[in-house]
Amino acid sequence: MNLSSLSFIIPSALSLQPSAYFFKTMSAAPVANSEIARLFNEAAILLELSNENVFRVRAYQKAAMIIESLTVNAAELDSEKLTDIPGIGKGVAAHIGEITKNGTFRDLEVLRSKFPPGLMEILKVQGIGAKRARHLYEELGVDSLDKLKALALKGKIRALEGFGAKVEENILAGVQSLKAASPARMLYWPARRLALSLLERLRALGAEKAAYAGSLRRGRETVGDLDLLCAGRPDGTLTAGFSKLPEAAKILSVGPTKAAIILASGIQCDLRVVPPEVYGAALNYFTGSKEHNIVLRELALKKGLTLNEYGLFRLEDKERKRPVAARTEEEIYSALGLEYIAPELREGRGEVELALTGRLPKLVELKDIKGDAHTHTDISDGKDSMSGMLEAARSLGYEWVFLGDHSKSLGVVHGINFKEYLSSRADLLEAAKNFPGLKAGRSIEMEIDKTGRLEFSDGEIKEVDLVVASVHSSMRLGEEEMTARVLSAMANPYMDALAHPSGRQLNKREPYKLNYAAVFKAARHCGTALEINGQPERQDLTDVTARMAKEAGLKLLLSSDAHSAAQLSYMEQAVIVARRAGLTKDDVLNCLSFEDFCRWIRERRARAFKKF
DNA sequence: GCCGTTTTCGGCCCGACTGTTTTCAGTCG
Ligand SMILES: Nc1nc2c(ncn2[C@H]2C[C@H](O)[C@@H](COP(=O)(O)OP(=O)(O)OP(=O)(O)O)O2)c(=O)[nH]1
Ligand SMILES: [Mg+2]
Ligand SMILES: [Mg+2]
Ligand SMILES: [Zn+2]
Repeated sequence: MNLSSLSFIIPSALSLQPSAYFFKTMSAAPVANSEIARLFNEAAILLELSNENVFRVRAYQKAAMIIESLTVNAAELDSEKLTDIPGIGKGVAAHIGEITKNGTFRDLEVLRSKFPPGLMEILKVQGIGAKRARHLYEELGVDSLDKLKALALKGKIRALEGFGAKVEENILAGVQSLKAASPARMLYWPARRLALSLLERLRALGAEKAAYAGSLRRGRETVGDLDLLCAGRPDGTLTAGFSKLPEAAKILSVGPTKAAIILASGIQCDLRVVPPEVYGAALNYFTGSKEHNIVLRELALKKGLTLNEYGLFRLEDKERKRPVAARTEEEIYSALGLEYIAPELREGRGEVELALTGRLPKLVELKDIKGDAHTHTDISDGKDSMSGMLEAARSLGYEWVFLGDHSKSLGVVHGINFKEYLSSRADLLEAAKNFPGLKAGRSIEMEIDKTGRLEFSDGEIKEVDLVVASVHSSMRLGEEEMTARVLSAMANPYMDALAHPSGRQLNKREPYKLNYAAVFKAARHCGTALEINGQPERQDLTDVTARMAKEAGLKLLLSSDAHSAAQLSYMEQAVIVARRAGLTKDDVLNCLSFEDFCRWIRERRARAFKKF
């Protein structure tokens, strides 16, 4: 749609039928970046099966990664803009052009015709890569998991060259656990709990130091496995002890420096053991990402150095005996001429380039957070009383907290009306007297109804200390309608923030269809903040969409959306998302003092009111 | 397939574990 017409659309949306207008002006949604990325990943797999050049395969994988985390729609960029992106050249740009038109590209279709779709499943089996999958298909006609299993049971696989009895056995076990395990990635929050308990186990086994690494340390929203690092003698005792833990349902491999197991829950856990004097180098390697590691290693080579998990070495030091840096991550980055790069930014998306010239953002930290603005009490669907919530907020060291509840509406069971709002606010102010030093406000999580109206009338809503609005009903609207609905809501000058804008619940519910560019543009116009909701299955906005919001000039409101006192700690989850989005203190409203935050609310309402 | 200003050709990160096989390919991190 034409974004420049927005300031014109929103006021009209207040009084008129916004959706009718949008149907006329908005064009069909472009192919999503995630879809383009999926196609390139598929092409990479098929190229690998075709025994293509590994670097060509990597180029496709890299392109997929890049497009996935783009803050603009790749489908809306022309070929020149696309090739400006490092890692995307003429070939990939042309494919994107085709995808935009046809939903696929010719080269991919040719590749697809060469292999049965069932081979994709085979490749997920632990220990089967492209080479073995291809042999199994060409020599035994394996094109499904069931066929693979049947042949393994009959002992047909061991007969193939390069395969043997042991490989056959492993394949059989791999098929079993693939069928048993749930395919979903684990959420960050429970994954961290699990990792911390395993780290305790490793310390008990004699590890001098132990930390989680991998995607968990980078704070990705979900993790594919747990990657644990230990400092200790790599003599095999730690890895052996690890493989014999009661948590280990299956052992994948055990050597002196690394081991891999499958936990009872089906999730894999990798352990790496290195001597304490190279702990930093190993932590750097094991934290990744793979793409970040490659960029660092390429940079090292340009400087006549080489980097691995044992340290940074001069190329002349053939024995790799005397590292230039190895003890700490800080020393590694410094020796490469880089600012220290926070794990959350290590995705190989230009962070090294920024670090070279000292342009990394100074990321917001949990200790910068002065308060929480989206919570629930037992008055609506929360578990704890106002006093309980205040107590927890105080123990977190907050300067302020807004205790909220849902507005009464169809989708919400125990929502409150305006009268109840007023009386409960009086109760809150009374309760807050027992918590000197903690400032409290009463907020409402206001339902945005199907037509984009907020639940409270204009006369009522202006009395509410803080209005955080969101969608909990009619979630399956089309993109145009949903976008129009949210824009209409934002045209209400008392809507201070849009909560969990996508409505997604990881592994449960897909995000609403929403035109983010339009929503962010309108939010900028209305001075509406966007929430980063810290509920572990929401994380909404996400790292990518929160980055888009910042680029659109918006302020972000972090929240725990706590439904109990203990859940106030989900603020930390929101901070991690914010850090991955590259947000600084200045981007985050929670870093304001109570006084400044209240002024922000007053002033944004006054400005918005003048516009309409 | 992408990239580069010493290169438009010839590189492209680097290492551990397993199994099958007499020297290493395949898979994975
Ligand atoms: N240098 C290098 N490091 C790698 C490579 N593959 C993995 N690593 C490092 C960086 C990764 O973050 C780390 C852990 O590997 P994982 O496969 O578990 O990936 P990661 O944890 O990043 O993502 P995940 O959520 O597990 O899918 O090992 C590689 O090919 N080269
Ligand atoms: Mg991992
Ligand atoms: Mg791993
Ligand atoms: Zn909600």
